[in-house]
Amino acid sequence: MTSMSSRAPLPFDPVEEARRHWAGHGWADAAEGMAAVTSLMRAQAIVLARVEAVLRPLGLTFARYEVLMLLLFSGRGSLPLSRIGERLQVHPASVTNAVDRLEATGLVERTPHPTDRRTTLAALTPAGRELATKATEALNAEVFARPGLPADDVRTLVDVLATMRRGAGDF
Amino acid sequence: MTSMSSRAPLPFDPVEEARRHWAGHGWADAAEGMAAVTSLMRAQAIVLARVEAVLRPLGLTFARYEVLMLLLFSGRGSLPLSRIGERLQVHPASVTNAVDRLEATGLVERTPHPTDRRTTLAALTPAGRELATKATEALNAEVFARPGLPADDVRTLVDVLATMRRGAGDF
DNA sequence: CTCAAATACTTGGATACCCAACTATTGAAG
DNA sequence: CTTCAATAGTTGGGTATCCAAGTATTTGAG
Repeated sequence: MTSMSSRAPLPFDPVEEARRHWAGHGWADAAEGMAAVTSLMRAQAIVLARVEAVLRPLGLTFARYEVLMLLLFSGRGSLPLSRIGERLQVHPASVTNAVDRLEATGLVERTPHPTDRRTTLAALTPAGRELATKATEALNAEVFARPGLPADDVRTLVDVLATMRRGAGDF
Repeated sequence: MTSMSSRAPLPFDPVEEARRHWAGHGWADAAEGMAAVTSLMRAQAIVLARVEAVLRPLGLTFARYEVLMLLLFSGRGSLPLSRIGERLQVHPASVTNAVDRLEATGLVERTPHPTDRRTTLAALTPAGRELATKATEALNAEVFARPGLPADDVRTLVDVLATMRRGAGDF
């Protein structure tokens, strides 16, 4: 899932380094895309590590935090597992797993769908609602409010990634 | 590790949606950072899925592909496991795991370090070298050459992410 | 020189995620 | 209506990643 303890910085940008190698191997036309993909992976790992470090003391992982927030923002605090998977872009089996654990710690409850007996709803418990709020306040203070980038760059990043996601059929 | 089969697009941008909720809960000051983090996670998942889909038929995962490429670009095609972990930003245990599997499929060999007996080197085999090249050509053609973004945006993305990574101590 | 601290790697335990396969329901075609 | 395809969830199997702890070796302090 995450983290990385906190290694020492490299003396050079590994993405730049890889780009040079790509060019040297006659792959120059793909070098820029490779750089984008590699940057994305590394940046995601770094951010995920920061997020998980904040959530760990609260007994949460990012995956479970996302489920909690989705429920918190849903009208009645409950959703079919299938909707959760769609929204979070994860496999149904991953939802089963996350809800299992949230249920085991009393943050969520499974309840039957009123009309469709195939469907199971995940419903926030009061403890789940409270923890979701507390976790968000911690994340806001320690990560989201300090993205490690100037505000302009943050907006640019969000916009470019939105373009990419739209093109990939995320929404 | 990855993928997602290929769900139907959502009828709205979930990141935008979350931003509205953040504002509505009095967390407006952290909304932009939240959007950046969430976008990054989703975009990474999408790209990783594309990459893994290309590598799967070759019997590789992205983690192992990265190890192979690192070795390919190193002078003699061999590196201490510790260097691999530093470069790829992963825990030593993850390197052990990846090298175990690469070794089991004959793509890499463990050899003792000539002077430091604590250290183990991972060395590319001819098969490993060949597969690394073939996998790169597949990735170049199917992913890196079509990042799903205009060239300008790709460059912007790489630059912004480099700024973020530098600030986070990636290099 | 000796011994404690640092470094390198592995192992065991845990979480997350995917896929394939399977059960249960619902829905739609005939 | 009956039947078969589609939908919802779960289970079992596999990979990746992390952390904590343990072994081996090297390095540095005194």
